[in-house]
Amino acid sequence: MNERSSNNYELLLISAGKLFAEHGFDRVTTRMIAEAAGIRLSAIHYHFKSKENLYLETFRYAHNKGKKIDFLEILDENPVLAKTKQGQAEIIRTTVLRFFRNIFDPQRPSWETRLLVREIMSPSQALPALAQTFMETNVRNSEKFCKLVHPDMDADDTAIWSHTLFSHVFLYILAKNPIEMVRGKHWLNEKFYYRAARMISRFMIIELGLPLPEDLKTTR
Amino acid sequence: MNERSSNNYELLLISAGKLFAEHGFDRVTTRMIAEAAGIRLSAIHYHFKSKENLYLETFRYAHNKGKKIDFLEILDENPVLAKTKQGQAEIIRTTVLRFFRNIFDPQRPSWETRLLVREIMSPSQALPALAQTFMETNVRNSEKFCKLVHPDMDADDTAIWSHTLFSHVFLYILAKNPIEMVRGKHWLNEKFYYRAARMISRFMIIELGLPLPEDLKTTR
DNA sequence: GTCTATAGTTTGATAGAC
DNA sequence: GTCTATCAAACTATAGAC
Repeated sequence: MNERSSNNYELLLISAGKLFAEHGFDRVTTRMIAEAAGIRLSAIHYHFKSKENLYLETFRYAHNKGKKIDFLEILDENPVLAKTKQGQAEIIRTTVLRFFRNIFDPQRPSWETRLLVREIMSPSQALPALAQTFMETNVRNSEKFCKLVHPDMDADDTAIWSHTLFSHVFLYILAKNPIEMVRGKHWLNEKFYYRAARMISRFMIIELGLPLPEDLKTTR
Repeated sequence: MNERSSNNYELLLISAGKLFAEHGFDRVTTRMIAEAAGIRLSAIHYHFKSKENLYLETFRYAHNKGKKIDFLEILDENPVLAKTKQGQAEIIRTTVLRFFRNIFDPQRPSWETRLLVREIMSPSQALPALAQTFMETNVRNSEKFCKLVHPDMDADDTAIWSHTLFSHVFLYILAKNPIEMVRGKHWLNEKFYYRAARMISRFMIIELGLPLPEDLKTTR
């Protein structure tokens, strides 16, 4: 414990990350972080120099560790899918479902994604450096797929199409508490997310003029 | 200027509202507000007692003054529309378009909506009291309309359907700066919002099984 | 009603013993 | 590497003259 790096580095990193994701940079004090980690205040500055730098590190951690999902991923797994319209529709359906599953996995609360999304929706100083890369990856990949299906599609429309998925997910991540305050506890449960994934992929498939898989056809 | 209430009350209220909407409660100091209004710090506490109370007042102001748009509004203007499927589709198209026009009116920057949305996405202490009423109005009304068209529709699906509009709008309000940082300045312009309104209403109409108006049929 | 001056906290960060 | 003790700055809020 007196040699190189103790576990306290990562302990602080994760404690801080969870707090930043939940309350945002400004509402989290270094004292809160120290208490949550069960470590004294000065240890933070020993390991991370400053609060802002600690925030940047949690952001990097969240960005690297968080499982990345995008339309190109499934394309890589099974390239032949892209060749038929049915396959393309399948890619969309699977991607949307994975997106929801990944973020709302009951086993893993996933503060990482919440931290990234919070930074986009309410940027601190860190944005120019980091949130940009996070956004770019997601945006570019979904648009790359979109152009693969419709090479002549308008740039605006391509973006709006992909926002359908992102905006829903962002809403459920950030506004979970307020929504459940209005609708009731545990209203955003697994069944809800499943229905949301269904409806969103249905829209994204139809909007690209692809054939709807059988099990998505029943509107209700 | 020495009698009852000077203009400084409203001057402070609006100056504070704009700052809160732009940077959030935590990143705005009472000194910033005083300076923006061209008034001394102590005047804030004379008029509003505390910073938190001032925030609550800006929120009430934004909630009352901001133009409210919902599906039932157009229903009131022209009740006969609700009787036909074509009319119902028209209601959706017009509502979505008004929503975008209202929020992104280049004439009126509308800090009010941004303040409300910010509070929902990143709640301070004020939420239980106020944000709830703001959310409830929008949510209940859009679902009331949805049930009018499909009385048997699942509660989850009804919510998700209406989130399609809200989540897009929330995204463009809050993440405007980050988005334009990635895509370029003035990327979210009038043409973009018009395309977004088009695509969103197209989805909402189709999803309810209503006939698509002619001018919405061309996907590109 | 508005000002100047200042009280009282809280916060991020550092010094130095161990 | 971690601790205790403390600093310096920034903030909200108040007291009291005008």
